[in-house]
Amino acid sequence: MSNIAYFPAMPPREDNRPGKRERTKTANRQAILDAARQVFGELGYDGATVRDIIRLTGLASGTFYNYYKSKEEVFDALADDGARRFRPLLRVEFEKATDFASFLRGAMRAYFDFLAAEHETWRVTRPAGETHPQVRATPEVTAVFGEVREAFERVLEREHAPPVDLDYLTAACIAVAREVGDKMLERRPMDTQGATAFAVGLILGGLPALPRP
Amino acid sequence: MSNIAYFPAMPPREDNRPGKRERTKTANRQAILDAARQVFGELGYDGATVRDIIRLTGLASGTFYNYYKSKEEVFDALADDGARRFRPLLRVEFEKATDFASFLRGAMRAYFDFLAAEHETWRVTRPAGETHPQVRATPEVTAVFGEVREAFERVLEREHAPPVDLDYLTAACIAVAREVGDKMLERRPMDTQGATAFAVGLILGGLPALPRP
DNA sequence: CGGCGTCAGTGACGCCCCGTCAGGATTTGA
DNA sequence: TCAAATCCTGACGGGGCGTCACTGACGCCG
Repeated sequence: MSNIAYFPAMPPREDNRPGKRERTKTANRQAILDAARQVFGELGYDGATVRDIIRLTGLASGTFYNYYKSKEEVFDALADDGARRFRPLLRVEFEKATDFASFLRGAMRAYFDFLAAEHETWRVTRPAGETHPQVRATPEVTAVFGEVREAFERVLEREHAPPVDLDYLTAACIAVAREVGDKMLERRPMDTQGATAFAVGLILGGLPALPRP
Repeated sequence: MSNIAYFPAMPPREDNRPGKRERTKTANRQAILDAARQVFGELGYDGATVRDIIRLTGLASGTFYNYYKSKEEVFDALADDGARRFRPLLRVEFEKATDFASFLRGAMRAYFDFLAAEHETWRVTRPAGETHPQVRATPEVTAVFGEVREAFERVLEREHAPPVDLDYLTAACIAVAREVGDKMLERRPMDTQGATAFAVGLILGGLPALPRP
């Protein structure tokens, strides 16, 4: 909301912290990201303008463009941020997993819990009928998808499962997770366990019935 | 591209065709829809402007707003149009179906064929990286989803299948169809049969493994 | 026919948002 | 302490949007 704190006299810097320039830069980038999260939450994606976002930071409009090229790019950065925070959780599930079933269960559960937690801070208020645009294939999001695919591949190979169409399988799992997740968010009480049981049941049951390429 | 044909002398109208006013109106509405399809195909959704669309019809900019409120609304109308054309195909599959398995197979196949056919006329050229916005829940699209749900309900009940979470099941099936369909479109040759086999196998196999609410 | 009320088409206009850029303030390194 | 580098600032030009007063064609009725 306000500018960066201003120190009348520069305090001595014995550590090797980055200089003030660098610090303001990361602070500004983060401030814009936070403001964007809030504005998108309140006005929806379409309703939000670059000026709405930058106004919340107290910076000048031109400054926005030093950090992001457009509204789309901030939105993508938010998606990237989410993916970056989810990625380690996914990795943990992969480490813990002993077979495909346990990995899938862990990953699904992690995703639904993550989704529910995000929901609290993310979709604060939303104009009725407004919808977020499709989450685009940003680098970090693509990386998460790739990691899912790779984890599937390894874990299936490890247990000598018959070959499947990995691209379709990955796409289908992510699709089910997304869509069931969305429906879950609309229900009260929010039942991440139920959603997990459903998604895992469907895919684990379906796996042996898939056509062999 | 051009204005409506102009007849120097009004031909006698013995039938009960609607008057010229009515005919121009439907013609204009259709012309705008066609122009929108083309422009969205060439410039992508974000790149397209209302003026681009209306220019292709030869009408004046103000006229656009006699038919649609905004670019979003034309896009929704296009989605509605697709849904309206797909709906009877779905209904035929329901009539033909003898059980859940045959209905699902028929519906999936119908969807993938439909998708492939649309792909030819719809995504003519597309700027790389551009993506269409999420297809919103327009009336006709919602109706199709509802019809899928209802068909599931009836056909499952008819064969005395154990109860399932219909909302989740419908959402999951549609999600799988969409995502596997997207992947299918990227492959050459386009294999609607393979996609159908995959999606149907996954869901039919998964169905008995679902948790019972 | 012919005149008239209605209704859709027209395009210029004002509004708002966007992205840029020259000028100024602050930090950095010497 | 000074000059160079950095980047913040906000005014500005550009462009798309949606509106509205005007116009001409259509359809109705005498």
